[in-house]
Parts: sequence; structure tokens; C-alpha cells
Amino acid sequence: MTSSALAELKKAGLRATRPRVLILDVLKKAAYPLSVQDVKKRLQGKVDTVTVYRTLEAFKLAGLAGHVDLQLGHSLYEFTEEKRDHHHVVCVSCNRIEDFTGCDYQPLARQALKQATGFSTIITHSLEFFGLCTQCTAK
Amino acid sequence: MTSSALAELKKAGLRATRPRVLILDVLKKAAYPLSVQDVKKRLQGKVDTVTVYRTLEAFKLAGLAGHVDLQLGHSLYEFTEEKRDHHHVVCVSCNRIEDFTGCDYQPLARQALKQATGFSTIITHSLEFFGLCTQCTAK
DNA sequence: CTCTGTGCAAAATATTTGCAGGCTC
DNA sequence: GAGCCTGCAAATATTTTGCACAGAG
Repeated sequence: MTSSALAELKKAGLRATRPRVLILDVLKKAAYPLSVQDVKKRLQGKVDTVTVYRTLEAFKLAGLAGHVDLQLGHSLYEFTEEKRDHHHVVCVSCNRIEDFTGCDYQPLARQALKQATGFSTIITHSLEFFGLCTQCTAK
Repeated sequence: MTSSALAELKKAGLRATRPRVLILDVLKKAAYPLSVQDVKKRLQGKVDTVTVYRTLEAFKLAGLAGHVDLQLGHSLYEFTEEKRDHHHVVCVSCNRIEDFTGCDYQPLARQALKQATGFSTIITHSLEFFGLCTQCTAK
């Protein structure tokens, strides 16, 4: 595992330092997007908080990780897998998260560009659904 | 204007206090989503920061305002107009914002519910595009 | 009059910046 | 060896909480 993280870092053009390998491994193992605090906790003091911030930002720029915003008061990051362009459904009551894939956003992006006349390119997009999970519905 | 804000507050089931009328007016006049600081500045000291936080949250619960997240490090709010379900295109370089409308999300929501088996209801959604505006493309 | 809303102070949380030393390439 | 990366300290920004008083209904 560690060695593959190392290779991915190099392929992405980043220096393969110990903190970066550790953080990338944590991201890859996570079932759901992680906050800076989440990452730090899972590394139990092995990496400084500031480094987590800087590393996640570097991963984002390098395309290794994506930024997720679920309106929880802090940013989340997740490993960018092959099955890219997946999104989340978040329970507004308990914050449970599930994924869904196959968002066909190209028509929407074209429509957005047609209306937003001051723009020339769409680079990325965010799409999140907020609802109630079955447990919270029952309550 | 002020009187209409007052009526809207009552209709939404909220007490029509001075800070709320002022904040609602500011939101309605804004061309784009505002942060807590934006709102506070436009009220030049007439309302406390904490009240702005609490009021915007109350508006959100009452359906008067919507929460927008453009990955800028803080939350934005905008008045919920009739032309609801509109979204934004944000320039990743200069943060310029434009709107677009007519996102046909029902099929996507159905697809999300089919895949997210632990969920029973979709209440709302967020969809934002990030790209380059023509000015920043030229640079 | 009752109960919610507000302002003020302070705490808690999240994020950024500066700098000296360490490690990758 | 050069230059990027890290840890530590501290500054800055954002959001939340507690409480006494004010104002809406």
C-alpha cells in the first residue's frame, strides 16, 4: 500500500515525503471524505496539523484529492479515484454520508456556460444532495 | 421595501424585529450570495455579528434564505427568490460569480436515492460550477 | 406578561503565515 | 547542494455559547 502511495505521489509530480505518504494512505483507506482533524486523528500525532492543511491543498492542486463541501463548517477532502465524478447524499439530521455516481453533468455545464456569459471554461463542479436517512426519518 | 420585508418575515413565521428587517433587505438587494462579514459591513455597525449569524440561520430554517458554499472558507447566504433552484459559476482565479438557472435535478435526485439505499428523502441540493472567467482566461 | 431575539464578552474551532531546520532529489 | 517540505509558534478568521436585558406579540 505504502509503496503505491509513493509511486502515485511521484507520478503526480510531488516529493514523496513521509507525511505525504501517510496522508495519502489515510485518504485512500477512508470510506468517506475526511476533514483536516479526521486526518490528523488517524495519524495520531505523527504529522502536524499545519502540514495536513498544506498537504491536502497540495494534493488538490496536483489532482490527487478533491475538495468536498457538505456545509459542516469545515472542508473535507477525498482521494480522487478512477470512478471520478461521484457525489454525496448527506443526512441533514445525523450527517451520515453515502455516495452516488454517474452524474451526467455535461448538459448542465453547457447550459451554465451559455447563461454565464462572462465565463469561458468549466473546470470542475460540485453537486451534493441533502436529505433524511431512513433512521432519521423514523424518529 | 422595508415594509415588504416585514410582511415576508411574518409570513415566514418569524418575529419582525429591526435587525431581521435590515438583514432581509440587505440580502434582497444583493446581486450575489453574501457572507456574514458582507452583511455586517453593509449594516455598518447597526447589527451585531452574532445576530447576523443567528438571523441567517433562522432565515435558512424558515426558507427565506439559502446556504451557498463556494469553497471560499466561509458560508454564504442568499435570498430565496421565486426563481429558485438557481446555481452559480465561480471563477477559481478571481472569485467572480455568475448565476445560471434551470438545473433539471429531478432525474439526478432519483438516481441518487436509488443508489444511496440508506436514504428516504432528498430535501435540497447544491450544485456549483468552478471555472475561468473570460478575463482570467486572457491573463 | 411571556417568551423569543439581541448585544456583549468570551470561548471554541478553523485556517493562515513566518521562520529555522530537515529531507528529497 | 539547492530548494521544497515540515514542525512549532503565533496570528487571523470563523463560528458558537452563556447570560442579562430589550422588545414583539
